[in-house]
Amino acid sequence: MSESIWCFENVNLYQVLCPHKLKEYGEDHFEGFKKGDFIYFPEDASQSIFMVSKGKVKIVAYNKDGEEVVKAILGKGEIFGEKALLGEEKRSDYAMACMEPTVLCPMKLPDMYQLMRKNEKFGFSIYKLIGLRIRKMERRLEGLLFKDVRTRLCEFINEMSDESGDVLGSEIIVPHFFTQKDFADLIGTKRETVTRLFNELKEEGIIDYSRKEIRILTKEKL
Amino acid sequence: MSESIWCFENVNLYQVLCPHKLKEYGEDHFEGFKKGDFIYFPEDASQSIFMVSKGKVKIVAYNKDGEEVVKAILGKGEIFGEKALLGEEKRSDYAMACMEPTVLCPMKLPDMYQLMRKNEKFGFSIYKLIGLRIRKMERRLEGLLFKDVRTRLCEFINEMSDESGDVLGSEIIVPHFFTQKDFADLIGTKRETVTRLFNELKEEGIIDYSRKEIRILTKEKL
DNA sequence: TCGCAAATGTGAGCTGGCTTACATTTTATG
DNA sequence: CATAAAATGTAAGCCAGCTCACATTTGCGA
Repeated sequence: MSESIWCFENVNLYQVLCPHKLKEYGEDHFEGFKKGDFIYFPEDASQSIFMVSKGKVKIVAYNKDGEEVVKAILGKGEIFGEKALLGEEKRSDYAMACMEPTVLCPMKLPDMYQLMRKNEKFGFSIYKLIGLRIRKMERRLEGLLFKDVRTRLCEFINEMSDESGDVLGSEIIVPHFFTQKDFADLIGTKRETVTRLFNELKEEGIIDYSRKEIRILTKEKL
Repeated sequence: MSESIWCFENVNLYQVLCPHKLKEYGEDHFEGFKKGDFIYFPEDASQSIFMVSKGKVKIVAYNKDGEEVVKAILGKGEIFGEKALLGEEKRSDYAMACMEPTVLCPMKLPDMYQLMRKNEKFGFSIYKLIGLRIRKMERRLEGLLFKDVRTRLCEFINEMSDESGDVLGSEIIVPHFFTQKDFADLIGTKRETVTRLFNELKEEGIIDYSRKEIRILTKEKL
């Protein structure tokens, strides 16, 4: 299930992007990063798009009070920097590796366009992926406008469960690599509130959780 | 200034899209709508994109409590339904004419693709426009996460001023077609709060306003 | 295996903006 | 021009979630 993104509308993004299959695009195609390394900064030229091959990447911006706006947290197989394909000239946010090791497969814009021209289906998949990103952002916006924090958290867990949950008997196990601060940032609340809510949901027998996984006990109540 | 969108990166979107110049795409190209008419519904096939030729179009969704999520309000020269270009198969929101008369210039997807292929610069402009929409949404999200309502309103007015403000002596006049409810929806608050804030800003001598224009008196304080 | 930093847990106020409930003004319509 | 409907104005009370302040637990590097 967590591999679904790699294969998208019959186009295996990984196979198309992955350098092993495409020696022509150069040998040292992967790039390794350490925890905390920045992959790009705002104002950097938007020359590449990236696929996460290993690890975890956070896309963030900082407002002038220094608070972090977490736009996305991406894991294996996911793509970022794709706004370069929409005529973005300079990056408008930070991309930071937040696990060790994080390995990326970068793809220069001209190569990307060449690939997209050569393989129309692939090009279409990329644009479709951007469309889905927009939908996701719209849903996030809607949540912030109308739903309370608990609802947002529940929906977020449900989405994670759909994307990468494993059914085990009557439970669903959702592995993850988020801290409670990450959850808070992603649903738009504070860490303390997330802690409180996790425990509330636990008390009510709806979930159980540890640092690396959430067990959904009664999905219907989430 | 308010015409800037028509001409985008040296590509005059209107000229390219406008049927007068392109009889080949059929005669009755414009479509008229009355106030309250829906242009499309969720689940409709995403077959066209539209340019507003006259009037005002609201893009909205409804959550299950029947509350309106206003995604955008578009005026003359602006484009909507562009997610069709990103592989969206069915519309995910409502588009509603909210002025009388509203006249649109619709463009079928295949025609659109043909145009984009024929005129690469035009295609690039369209994708760039989508990129800008994403940036706008990101800023909206960021505002919702970190800024209080007053700040959001001030920034919104500033954006409007940048897009369509006319300098008149020491004042900037920003014509608009929004109700206070529209403002509220767009910045994510309630109508009453907008009323209060408008009057607060007026008291403080920062703006003056009527139903059809805002006058910015001291831009630096906004 | 020790020590320290990061992550998690919890309680007690406080408050921005929502809710509710009307009043008044402006605009559209027959 | 009358009347209904839409838009705008105002006030009081309330509460979800934030802030602040600190305690405890976990995991990692030396």
